[in-house]
Amino acid sequence: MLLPEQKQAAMAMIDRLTEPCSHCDARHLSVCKAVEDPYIEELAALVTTVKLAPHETMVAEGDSAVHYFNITKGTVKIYKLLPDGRQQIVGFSFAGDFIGLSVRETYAYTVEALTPSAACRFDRRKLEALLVKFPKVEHQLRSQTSDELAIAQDQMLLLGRKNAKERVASFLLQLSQRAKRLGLSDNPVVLTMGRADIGDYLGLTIETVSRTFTKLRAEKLITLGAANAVHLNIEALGELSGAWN
Amino acid sequence: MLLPEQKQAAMAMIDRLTEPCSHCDARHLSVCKAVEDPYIEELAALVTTVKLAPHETMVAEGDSAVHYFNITKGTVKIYKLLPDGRQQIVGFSFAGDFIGLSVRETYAYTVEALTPSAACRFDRRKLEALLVKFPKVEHQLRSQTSDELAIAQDQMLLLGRKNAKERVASFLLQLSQRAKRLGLSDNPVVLTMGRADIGDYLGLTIETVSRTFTKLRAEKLITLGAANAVHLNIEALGELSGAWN
DNA sequence: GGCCGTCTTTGATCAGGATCAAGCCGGGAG
DNA sequence: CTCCCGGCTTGATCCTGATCAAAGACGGCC
Repeated sequence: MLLPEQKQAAMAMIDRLTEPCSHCDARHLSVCKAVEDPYIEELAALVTTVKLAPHETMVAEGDSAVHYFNITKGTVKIYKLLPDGRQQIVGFSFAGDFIGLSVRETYAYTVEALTPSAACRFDRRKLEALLVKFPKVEHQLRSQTSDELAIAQDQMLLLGRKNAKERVASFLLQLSQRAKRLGLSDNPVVLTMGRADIGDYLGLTIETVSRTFTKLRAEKLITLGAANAVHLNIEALGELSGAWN
Repeated sequence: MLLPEQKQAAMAMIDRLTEPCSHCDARHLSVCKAVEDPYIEELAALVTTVKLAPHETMVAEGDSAVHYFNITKGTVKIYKLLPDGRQQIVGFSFAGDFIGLSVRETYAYTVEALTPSAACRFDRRKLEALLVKFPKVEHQLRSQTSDELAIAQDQMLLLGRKNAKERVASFLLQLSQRAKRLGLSDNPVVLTMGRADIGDYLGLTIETVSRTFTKLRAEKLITLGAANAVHLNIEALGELSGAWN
């Protein structure tokens, strides 16, 4: 026999399985917040949830783009490859981020989980069709795409014109701001990706990333803690990063 | 006394001044194509046209973002600066391109004419308000933003992981494809920007750009003609650029 | 607790592109 | 026609970050 609180928990679980959107932990962060409660079921109808273990891929470069995704948990990396294997990470995505904002007929990137992750998967055609009915969602999508574009432009400045130290400083500050938006600790920040991925994001090698961390630590701009936590001297890193303040 | 054809030309001129959109040369290229003729006047009501001589700026980094622009003629560069003067061009825009897709409360970039240019200027608030009435335009905007984001991601791959030769090859092919979209010659292509701007776009110095052109010419991958025309060996450049073909 | 595999750090050397420095070329003004 | 100026090319050298190599650190697993 179940105790009342156990029964309640079980009911909530069933709800979550059958009607994922209204209980979605990431809803307040995502485009879905533009859909009002009475209509959320229409959205839920075209959603399936997917779970990913580290190193599993959600979409692969070149695949026909039939789904959109909304990350609800974890960290994923989005990267592009050159034929000889060189890799460029164009972004890390966290809970609330929408995947598929820059999409053509096929995906132009691979999306791979770094930590245990989860996502809502939308059928692309059906979601596009729904947008006609929910112009607010279309607006929300445009707004998020626009933000991503601004971030991408910042990243071009970083990749084209900043030196290694400036790149790492900018990266750490960016992580800190992102963590704040997600309601996590913005200082110290937790690095959910390894040195190799940081390198592939910043256009550096793993050795240069490591050396740069060492230098920043020597100069007391960062302190490395346990469990990949990094405490930042935000003030000083800001100077270094080339931010306009 | 005016001859009939002169009179007609004069009338057309007046039309153009008072009702720019329906005669806009760039309309078929731009977001405005989503507005049907009977409604085009509503769009025209919030448009003023601006002309720019080379080196004039349309918007400056940090300015309050009160306008959107649609380039109708010429070439402009969109760039970001670091406090010490280093510059990164995040894009070149041509007829039909919309400026302001990635916008926050202030512009995050400067837009400067490279050639004599013209643009439609929209009041940002009013245009945003109109989008509610013309969801097709919102969709069109999202679609263009999404394209820009995909291009930006390609550029991150270029800036983060390609060498000088691959960068220049990619750039030339990109110009060629863009020219084709605009209905211009895709081979030879005309360079409407100088070596310094190419460098600031590709994350290289002017000297490296120049040397790389020289090498490509020596290897018969390009031929430099008069008036900044460059004839491309598209096949061979494609190999070099790291495109997936 | 000890072992192994993976990730990170550190060291030594190399190289691609930056920097510094002249020339060159072509177009416009006088 | 000649001079001048800005943009482009070419050359010499330097330096940052890449590459090659090896040793540590850390965590998971038995």
